[in-house]
Amino acid sequence: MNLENTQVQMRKGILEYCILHIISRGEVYASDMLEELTAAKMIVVEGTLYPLLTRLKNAGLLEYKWVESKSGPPRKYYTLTNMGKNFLDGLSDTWKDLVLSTQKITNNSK
Amino acid sequence: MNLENTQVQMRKGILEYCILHIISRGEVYASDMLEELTAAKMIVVEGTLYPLLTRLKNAGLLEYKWVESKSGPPRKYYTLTNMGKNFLDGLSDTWKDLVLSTQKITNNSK
DNA sequence: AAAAGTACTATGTATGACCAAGTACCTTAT
DNA sequence: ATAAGGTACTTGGTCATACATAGTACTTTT
Repeated sequence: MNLENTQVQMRKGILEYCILHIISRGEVYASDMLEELTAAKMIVVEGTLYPLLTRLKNAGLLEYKWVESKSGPPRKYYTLTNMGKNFLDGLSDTWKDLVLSTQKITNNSK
Repeated sequence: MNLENTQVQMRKGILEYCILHIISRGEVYASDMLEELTAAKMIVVEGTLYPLLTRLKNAGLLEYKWVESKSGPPRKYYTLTNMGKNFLDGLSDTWKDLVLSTQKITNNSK
């Protein structure tokens, strides 16, 4: 039981929310997301992001189209499906509630 | 992949933080915590809380003493060890960072 | 004594982040 | 042309943890 491990646990689920949110703002491919997540100190590695995208796609929340690139292999550009949009709305509420709940508890210091 | 499942994932890790925080405010036993967590809509059940407390105790973050009860079997009253206090401090920072990171991303709506 | 309630324990399942390689395709350098 | 390097994505495996479910042990109430 170390701190790093718990930090990983804290990120779970939140990551999914953040990724859906990034995609909701317009077409992006994996490296775009990785860049934004890293910039926000939401440390994520390839091995986490790609499987997550596949999972979300298989669940019908995302879809993608292949786009040729000038500097390398083609890329998968992701967008949200309607189902994905609804799901994201639900997650937004959950997240807000969670933050509030945590505040309620951690502000209870005597 | 349903919403409820993702909500569970979001709670993971945060729960540990909240529990440590509750204990940091003074001696409590499991039902006290359950009550406060439920009041904060941080839905938790016995089967989640007890193993978690045992895990934290085995990791050296918590200690307990048995206290007789007037209405039932004796109770384990928990307190934080020094190690637990340090751990909680680390978690506080992590949590604040996570909330900030998420804000950074979800406020980026164009 | 039996029933009901409280506090805690033990076992098993499912999910998802991360790791570590590996594949495939593209561009650039020699 | 061919080799080297980079980019984009895949795959298989491990580990931690929330939750479900069932069970133990002790207490008070009827």
